[in-house]
Amino acid sequence: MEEALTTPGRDSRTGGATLEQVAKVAGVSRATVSRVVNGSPRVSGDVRRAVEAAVTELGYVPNRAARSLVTRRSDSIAVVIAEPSGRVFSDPFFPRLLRGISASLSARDLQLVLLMPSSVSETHRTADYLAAGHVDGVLLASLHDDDPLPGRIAAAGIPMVVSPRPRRPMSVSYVDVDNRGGANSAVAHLVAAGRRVIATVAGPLDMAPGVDRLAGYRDALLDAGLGSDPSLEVVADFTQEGGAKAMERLLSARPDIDAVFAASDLIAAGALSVLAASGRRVPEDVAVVGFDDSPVASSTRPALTSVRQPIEEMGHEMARLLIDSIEGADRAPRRVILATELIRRASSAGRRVP
Amino acid sequence: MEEALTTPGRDSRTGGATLEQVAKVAGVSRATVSRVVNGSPRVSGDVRRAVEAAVTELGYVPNRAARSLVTRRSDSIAVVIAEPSGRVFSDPFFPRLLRGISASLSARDLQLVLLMPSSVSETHRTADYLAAGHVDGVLLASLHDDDPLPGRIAAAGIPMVVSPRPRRPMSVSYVDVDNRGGANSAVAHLVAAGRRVIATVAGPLDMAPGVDRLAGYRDALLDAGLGSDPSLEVVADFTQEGGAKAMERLLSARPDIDAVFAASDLIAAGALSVLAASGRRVPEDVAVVGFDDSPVASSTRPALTSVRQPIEEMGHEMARLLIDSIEGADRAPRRVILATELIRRASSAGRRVP
DNA sequence: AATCCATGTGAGAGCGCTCTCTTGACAGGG
DNA sequence: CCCTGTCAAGAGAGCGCTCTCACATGGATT
Repeated sequence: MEEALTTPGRDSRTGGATLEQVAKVAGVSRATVSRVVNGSPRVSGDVRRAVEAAVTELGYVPNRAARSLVTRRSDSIAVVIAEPSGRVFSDPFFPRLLRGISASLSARDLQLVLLMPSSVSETHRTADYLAAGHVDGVLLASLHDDDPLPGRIAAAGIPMVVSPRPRRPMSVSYVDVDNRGGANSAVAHLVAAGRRVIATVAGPLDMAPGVDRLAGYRDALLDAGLGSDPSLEVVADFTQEGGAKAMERLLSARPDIDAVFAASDLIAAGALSVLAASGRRVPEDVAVVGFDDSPVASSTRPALTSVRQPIEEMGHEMARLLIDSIEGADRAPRRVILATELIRRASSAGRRVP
Repeated sequence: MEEALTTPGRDSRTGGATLEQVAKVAGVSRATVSRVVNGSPRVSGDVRRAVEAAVTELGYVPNRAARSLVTRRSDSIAVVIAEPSGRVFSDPFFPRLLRGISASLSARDLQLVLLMPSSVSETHRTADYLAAGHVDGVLLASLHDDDPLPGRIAAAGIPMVVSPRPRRPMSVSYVDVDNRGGANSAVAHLVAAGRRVIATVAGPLDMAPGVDRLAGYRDALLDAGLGSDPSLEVVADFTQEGGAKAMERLLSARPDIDAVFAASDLIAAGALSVLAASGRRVPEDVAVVGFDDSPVASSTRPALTSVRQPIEEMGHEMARLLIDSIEGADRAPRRVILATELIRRASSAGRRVP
């Protein structure tokens, strides 16, 4: 008791009490307190209660660094958002993914260490940092084809989960949605609504979602016997501005379109404004479908039909897979593909009343 | 040398080499290696070079936990985004702020630990976590009036910087922009463009930006001798949907307005779509000015005049203030107010050609 | 009654690092 | 020639925790 008071007052900063002090107050050994704190079953009820009382009394909180030093675990997970473009600034995708990840990690008392390398040199520093083993695992979001990170991290033997699906074949766990199937259902919906000249504003083709959604678009056209036509396909980045520009190109090349499948809601929003400016009515003249079902989808005019992807759940799954691979002896990469759902709104209503 | 090889191979995970091993290879003591690694000047050139060679050869990286244990520093900073509403999902504000913070922290080799409590109970857990001293400092973003976090963190004696400005007087460092001045200049611009019935869609009034931008709006009206009118003021949250709904209310109460100052670009985007749906032309019939100068401002139709706030720089300043207060003996709270800039675009062009 | 095992608890080493204190070498002043 | 001052480098303690091992106890088994 006296002892506890001899440490300088500034110790309020560090959280104060140590295992040793709790042990003294509870009248047991350090080892026993450690057992109680870590939930070991080999402690009798009386002793357990005495220790818990002492813990409460002293406001004891384990020192993370000391624990890490001996367990060789940092109890922290890095989330790397390696998005060089402006996408990260405009798309609500990342905050939602982070929220999902954050919820799962904090439920397991794991720290979320956020890394946002914004240049090539920073990406290398990030790779060094991760390879040094400062974290127990890595979650890599927004994976582009040319990203050197997965290779470096894998080489260092650090557990990792990426999203979206990497396009180069590699032995890594990933989480993704059924982009191809989702795009397919969106376009099939347009076909069913009587549309015949269906264009697409695809996403960037250096990452899986861009490529897969384009593939799904083509699938649906093929299924409908419409065949695909390069002049109906334009590419944009995942931004509203990019969507607007792409739509302008599309309209000047093919003024006869009666439907557009956009690879994201932001792209669709850009397309919508260009369509309106060109004097076309949506959905009467041109139907539009987006992808994401982000908040913007319900506030466009008209409200946007969109392929919903469960973003928070993707975050949960990424965290779950990573935790499994850290804890389990399970070395085999695992893949999780989540389903999408078409949310029908005004922007894709049938051309004529059925 | 032999020694270095006796440790099991699985050690690749932990980064491997220790100070001890480096010392052996370099033929010096642990203490000397520590001096070199930490840049102490009291090491001769020859020895320094020998140590550096050994560090490179072994790929030595200091063990963070061991260092933390003795320095009593975690070398990590928590960033808390305590936004219960949907704002965090739609507004590009947070990713940009995070980017600014991340850049500053990683330049100082500080870990960014992200915390996103999404319920009251999680907020309490977060407070416990922070008060336990697991991080060296806290950056609190999106501060609402009723947030219990600042009080808890201050009581625990943890260095902290908040943003925006807290409305209750409290002794805490903060970073904010000149919301009132920025709003003032936006509305003055509308006045100068010949507008006379100027409304505002204000932001939430439980946080400084909402209140301050409204105050700036009133200031400008007063300066122009127009006086303020409650029927010209409506409140929305910082979303596109909220902006649209508020605009509808505004229009039905005051169909005679000829200008709108929106407290954010997302609000303005919502307002724009309602204005268009009501058959009004922008800027001919109604001028619109937003706040943020976010990416959406340049892709609305027409492009949106907006008050630019330097979001990345806010992140930098927050990090700088926090680092200063952790390192310096400087206990006095500091305040940084950044300037805004009015970016003129089509949505607020003069009513008639001058 | 002697032996066994299961169970609860304590003692003590050691994780990798920093930092104070001490030692040793050498230069210059008395 | 000894003493002192300066500077580079080493020795060693100790940060707070986990975990292995040893030990004590008591009831069941032979």
